[in-house]
Amino acid sequence: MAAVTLEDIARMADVSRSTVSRVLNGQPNVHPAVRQRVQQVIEETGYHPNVAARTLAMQRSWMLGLVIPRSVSNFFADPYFPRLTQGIAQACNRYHYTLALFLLSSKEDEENIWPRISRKGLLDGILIQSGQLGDQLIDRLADSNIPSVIAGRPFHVNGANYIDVDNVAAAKRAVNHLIRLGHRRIGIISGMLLSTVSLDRLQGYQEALAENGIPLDKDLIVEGDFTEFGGFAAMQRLLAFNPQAVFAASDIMAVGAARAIRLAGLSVPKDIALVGFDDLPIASYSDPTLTTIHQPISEFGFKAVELLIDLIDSRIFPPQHYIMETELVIRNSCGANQLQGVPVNHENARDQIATLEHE
Amino acid sequence: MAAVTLEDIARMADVSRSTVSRVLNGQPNVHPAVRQRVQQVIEETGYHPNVAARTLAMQRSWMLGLVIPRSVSNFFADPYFPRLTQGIAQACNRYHYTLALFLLSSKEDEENIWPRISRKGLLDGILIQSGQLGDQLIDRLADSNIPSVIAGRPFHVNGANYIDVDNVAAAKRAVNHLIRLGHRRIGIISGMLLSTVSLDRLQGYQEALAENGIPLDKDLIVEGDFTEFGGFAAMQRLLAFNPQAVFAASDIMAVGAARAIRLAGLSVPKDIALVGFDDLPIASYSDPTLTTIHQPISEFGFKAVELLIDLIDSRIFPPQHYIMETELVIRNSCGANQLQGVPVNHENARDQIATLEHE
DNA sequence: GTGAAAGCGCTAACAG
DNA sequence: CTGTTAGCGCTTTCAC
Repeated sequence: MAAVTLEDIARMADVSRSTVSRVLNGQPNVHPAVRQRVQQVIEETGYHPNVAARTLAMQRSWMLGLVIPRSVSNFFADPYFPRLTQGIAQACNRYHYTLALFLLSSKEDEENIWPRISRKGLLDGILIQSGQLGDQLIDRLADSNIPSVIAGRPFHVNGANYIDVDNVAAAKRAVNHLIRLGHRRIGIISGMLLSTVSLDRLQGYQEALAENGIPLDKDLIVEGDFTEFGGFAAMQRLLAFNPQAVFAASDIMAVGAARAIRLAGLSVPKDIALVGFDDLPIASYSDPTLTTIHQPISEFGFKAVELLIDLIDSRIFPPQHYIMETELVIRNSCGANQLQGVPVNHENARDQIATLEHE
Repeated sequence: MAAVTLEDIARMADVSRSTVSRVLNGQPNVHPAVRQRVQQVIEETGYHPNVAARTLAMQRSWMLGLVIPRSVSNFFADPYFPRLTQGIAQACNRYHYTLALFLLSSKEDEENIWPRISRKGLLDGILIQSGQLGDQLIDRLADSNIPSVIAGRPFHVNGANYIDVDNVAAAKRAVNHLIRLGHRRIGIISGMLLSTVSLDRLQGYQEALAENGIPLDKDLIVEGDFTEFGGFAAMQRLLAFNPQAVFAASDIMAVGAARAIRLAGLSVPKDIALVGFDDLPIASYSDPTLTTIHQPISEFGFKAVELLIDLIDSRIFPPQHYIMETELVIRNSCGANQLQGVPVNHENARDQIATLEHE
């Protein structure tokens, strides 16, 4: 069946192309009877308008691009990204946009990405995952007039639009919690220090210590890479300096850290208290269950798309900076439950959500 | 800067639109000097052809769709999918296709998906992740003449093109390995039995037992759901029936099973031998390291795209059934290394790859 | 080698 | 309310 076109529908319904177009786009000024007739023909033929033609005529593709730079190599290791993608996809479905995924895995991909996404007629807007220092793609995007939103604060803001969670406050909250539990030798397993997320969480850690008069010990700061193994390796280095507690900048790294602790013959939280970040499902399943910072990953992606669409429709204007809040979820790895006399049953542990009082 | 068009380039280079088009598409029959001049203008203006216009004229969008049905709810829990997506994205980059991602998370999404992906002028071909029984999308796709490839054998083949791994042989290999190690009470934690993957792996398990004269014990067959928690829960049920060994249909479930075993005060592999499936990174990191079936996930995605493109270009014709092989990777969870006197060092355990001799 | 002209299938003024 | 008429920006015969 050679593709049926709007012209065919017009002929079959005995009206002009304009009228069919009006019916298609739900415009007024069409006689009910005519509308009815046209709709029936459309139904019968299973006709769907040609996207390319419509895009060309309207100068609007109803397509959004999601760019994952190569520097985000843990796209495949960290469940964070599937969840983020889910939120983004849900929003796209919701607002009738199609999502194009640009996963850059080689240097070549990265070099070719700009011509690909800046081609006219392809994307109405671009969502880009904030990567490491020096993603010049972000600068290019800012220079162009393509609507875009960066997921995660970029290093150089330069009028860019971004959405982020308040990582400083979140990390501070996590570390304050450990301090309140009586710990002073608190280590941190950060993410790669070439990203703003990692730097912000490290800063929150430092601020919490400072505000509580705890001197900074460089030995207790170890750089991880957001992978399970990275957390494991970082913890092994930390162990040499006898931390009483550790704040890991992601749940996945916390799991790796817990493994290293166990391997050293120590136990969580008895010997070392542990707090993670993300609140992925694994936080509830790991042994012991993980006290962690809950961040609304999927909602984050959803909101990013909403911002982008508002930008496209000129309902809002750059620069937009949207920050989302987080929560501390207390489970067993921090030891708070033991202190409070709550029985430690890691199957049914009731999650206790505490929102920090100050800051 | 109002978008520069091919017409502008033509004017600036003082040639016709046809000539610019020829240069753009690397066609012959253009005087070298002219080609040079045109290319320079293109360079200077940073011109990129309008995708929608080109798609409309060529009736080819250079865009592929990846559809993840709602039934594949563990898209977010199982690292399998990010890796698959990576392979698909790499192939798309390689062959200059753009990838559109359709992640269906609600019933509504699922109902609206057909009109969305069958719209003319949007996709040149469709890749669909095989889901549970009754994905009528697959039937519709087969009826239409849109080139498509299903990742994973569908329940009703009906002339559809699909790519799969040899799950029966793989599972058989895993279970045979356990049998060779002397086990007879071997349990299986399968995936959801509404999918061909799970059914095939279960069949491989049954065939291995049958060929070795081991009677089937229904109590040793437990259905999981490809999540860590599912593996944990399934193992807890299995424990009541004292299995000597367990074959888990995914690494993630194997990790959950190991946790249940540990919680019961038993040890892997001393008390219960364990074999997984997938060979995800976690298989090398878990404690003990996981003996598992290696399947080439990323290559699988890559090949799926290649098949799809060949179909689009009519280099091959439906129905196409492409099956990939797997390998058994022996690590520590099966106990083979202890038997062979190989020191069990779960940090540096050298992976031993064994390809089964028969079948 | 190169250009003129006719589409690709749709939207959007502008008349009526 | 409806049809006519121009495009949207590119490819592709077909002449020359």
